[in-house]
Amino acid sequence: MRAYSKDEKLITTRRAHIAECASKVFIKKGYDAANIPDIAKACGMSVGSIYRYVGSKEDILYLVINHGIQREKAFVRKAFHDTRSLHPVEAVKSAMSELIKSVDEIRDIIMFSYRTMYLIHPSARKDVLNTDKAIINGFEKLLMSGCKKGVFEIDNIHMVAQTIDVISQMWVIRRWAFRKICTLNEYIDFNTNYILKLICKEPYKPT
Amino acid sequence: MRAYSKDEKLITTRRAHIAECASKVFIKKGYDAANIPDIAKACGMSVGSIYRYVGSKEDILYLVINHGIQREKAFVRKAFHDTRSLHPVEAVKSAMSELIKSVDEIRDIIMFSYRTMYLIHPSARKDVLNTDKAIINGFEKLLMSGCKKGVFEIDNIHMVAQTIDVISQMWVIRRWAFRKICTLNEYIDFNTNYILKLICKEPYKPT
Amino acid sequence: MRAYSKDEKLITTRRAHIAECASKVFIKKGYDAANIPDIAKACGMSVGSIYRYVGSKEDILYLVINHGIQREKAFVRKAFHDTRSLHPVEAVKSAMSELIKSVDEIRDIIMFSYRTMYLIHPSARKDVLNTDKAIINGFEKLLMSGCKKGVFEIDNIHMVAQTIDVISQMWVIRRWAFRKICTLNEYIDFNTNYILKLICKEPYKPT
Amino acid sequence: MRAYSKDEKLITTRRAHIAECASKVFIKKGYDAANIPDIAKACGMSVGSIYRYVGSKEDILYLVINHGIQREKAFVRKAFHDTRSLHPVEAVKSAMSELIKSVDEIRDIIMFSYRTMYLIHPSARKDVLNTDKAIINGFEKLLMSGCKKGVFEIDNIHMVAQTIDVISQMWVIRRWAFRKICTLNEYIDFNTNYILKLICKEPYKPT
DNA sequence: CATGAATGAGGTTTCATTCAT
DNA sequence: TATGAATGAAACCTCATTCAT
Repeated sequence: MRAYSKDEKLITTRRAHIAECASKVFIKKGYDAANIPDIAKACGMSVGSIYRYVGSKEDILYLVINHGIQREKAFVRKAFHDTRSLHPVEAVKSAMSELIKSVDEIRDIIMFSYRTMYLIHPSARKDVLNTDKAIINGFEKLLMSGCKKGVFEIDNIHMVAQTIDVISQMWVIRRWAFRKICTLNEYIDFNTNYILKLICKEPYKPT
Repeated sequence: MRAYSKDEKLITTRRAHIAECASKVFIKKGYDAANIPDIAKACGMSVGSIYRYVGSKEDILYLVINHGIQREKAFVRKAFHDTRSLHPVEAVKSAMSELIKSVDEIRDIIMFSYRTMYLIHPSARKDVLNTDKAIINGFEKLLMSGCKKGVFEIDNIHMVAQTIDVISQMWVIRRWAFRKICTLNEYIDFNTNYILKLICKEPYKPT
Repeated sequence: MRAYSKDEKLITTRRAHIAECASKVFIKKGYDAANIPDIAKACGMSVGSIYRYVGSKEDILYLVINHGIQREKAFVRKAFHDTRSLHPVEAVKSAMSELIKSVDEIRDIIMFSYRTMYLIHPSARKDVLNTDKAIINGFEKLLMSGCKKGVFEIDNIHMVAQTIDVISQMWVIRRWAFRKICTLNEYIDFNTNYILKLICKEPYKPT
Repeated sequence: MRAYSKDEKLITTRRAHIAECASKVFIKKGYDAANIPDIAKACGMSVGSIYRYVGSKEDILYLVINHGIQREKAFVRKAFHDTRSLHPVEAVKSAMSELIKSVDEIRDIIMFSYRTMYLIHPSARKDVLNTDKAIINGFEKLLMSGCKKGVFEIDNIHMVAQTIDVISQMWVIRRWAFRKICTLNEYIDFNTNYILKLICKEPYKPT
């Protein structure tokens, strides 16, 4: 990504600012309908200034999508952070719950990324697509740990992890449909039980 | 949707043709990047001719999305058509298998519709969003029938039906990820078993 | 003016029809905003048929303007027709009154012609501009006759005739302003007296 | 009228420039036949620049017509400015003479405005139509003053004022015809005397 | 002779990007 | 470093005219 400025620190600061503000414009108007003057205004910068820190409109898109990814990753880290000391069932429950609540918070930017991802250059796109890996990895570890402890019994751990990830994505993508039939918490409960029923050796009874 | 021609039959034919050909252009380039001359060329028509049958570029988008919907609906009808005489478990298996194979065939237009839907006028959008209803309805009937026959035991039939729909959509949306870990048939098997495990009163053993 | 048809009589009939119907469209929408399909519809003909009797859109404009001229000329002939036996003062009064009432009837097409005249080819335009000559000539004769009879005394007969013509045109062009301050008949009275006061040797007293 | 620039002064300057230059193009080609690249070239600007100061082609038309109005208003103020100290007859003579000479100078833009006025939005059109009010008002004051001083005797002052206005408009609208029979000065003399003969109590004899 | 579908040049307008200040 | 006016390519759309049926 080209920048005319030489002050690396300033570049980083400004790019973060642009990502933050441009997100709102993109989410509201869509990538193509949003124009640079609009974005500049939202950033409180001039058009010319934007272009000192960014080489093109597509670069801004990349910043925005990455900004979303970073937020999501932070949520994911948090979701898995406190699960180590828990019973495997509780760990899965907690992680799924945290995760789905998190993606619900940033659902707008996630939706936007889904729609718009295909516009950015394939090499950059890879970063976006790999975001879920952290989630899937996290669950794989939880699941494996649960298997070792004899709580879970799973043929294809990776597939189950993928499915959990998919469940969280789906809340975002199909929110308009699910909202008609259940609340966020009901969605979480239903799907958590769903997964647990699938992987638990025997029904779990919390003490 | 405005048309300058008065020959209703011709309008229908040409619009179908435009939908067919414009689909390819939109899928390849995206809605905004595709321009009218490109579309005209793909249709083997002149720009002016396009506008005899269509009032705007957005109208073409509407035609394309609707064309996809119609194809999907045809597949859905076919998927449920031969399930009536089957054992509930076989019926669910067959319908899920047919459905996922179908959406795989038209995954490009489905993906495009997901991305681009938000651009069309809300009143038209409703048609798109309601497409899944047919699928969900179909499975609800299968599931209910299975419950009545004492084969299935389900708390929330609608939620399960939604989940099956989600599973089929997911193959499309995350195909790039699933392909790395399984084939289409493996995906179908995994998820079919997954659902059956969830809803069957007792393990099914085909005779 | 080119025509593909060879049947001279049909050409004349159709052109008259086109002039009649296209007038309404032009008056309502203006020349540029009116399009050929609209005109064809108003004529109850197909686009192709129009072009058998007319070489271009400009030709239609010419027909329309000429149509207006012919109507005006007929009115003018009528206005002067019954003035021969009258006293010069009555003759001028009658002719002015008839004339202004006439142009009021066809004010829309006159306004349109004024606006649009400049679009037609100069050679054709001449016909339009010369229309007033008949009016001016008519009044010149009346005025001269009045002078000979010792009723009028006029330095510049042509100028007075022009002025009378102008007065009639002005009712059309500035109708929106005059309507606020007087009726058509008051306008006629005011201006007739105005002219008579200017040209009469001594105040006229009808017997 | 939309503008993208925020520098109010620049907007004013540029719009004046556009009005000035676009006038020439519109007068020469007519509103519809003139295209934006032509206008831009005449302004020494790029097409994009034009649209920083103007929202549409119709806006340019509005600027051009308004530009003409302003010039006319300036002339009108000047025409009445030095008449206060004059004898009523001289005042009317002077004002009429100045006015007709003025409209002769800007006859092209006046003609264009008359033709094209109907294209602009009615609310904006009102401004154009009200321009004559200043002229009519000016003459009404002169005439009333002359009546009070016992020099004029007039039944309907407003109508006479309208007629004087009409006389000045006529030189513009029918210049092509009048030029064949008289010079501008002869036209002024003829019509001035004409009006004076109509309104003076007794023939005026300058000392 | 009548039709109206097809054509494609040309219209207005937008907007990412540059660069003089 | 910051600004925002200027650029002009390229977008969508219209419509006078033609010509196969």
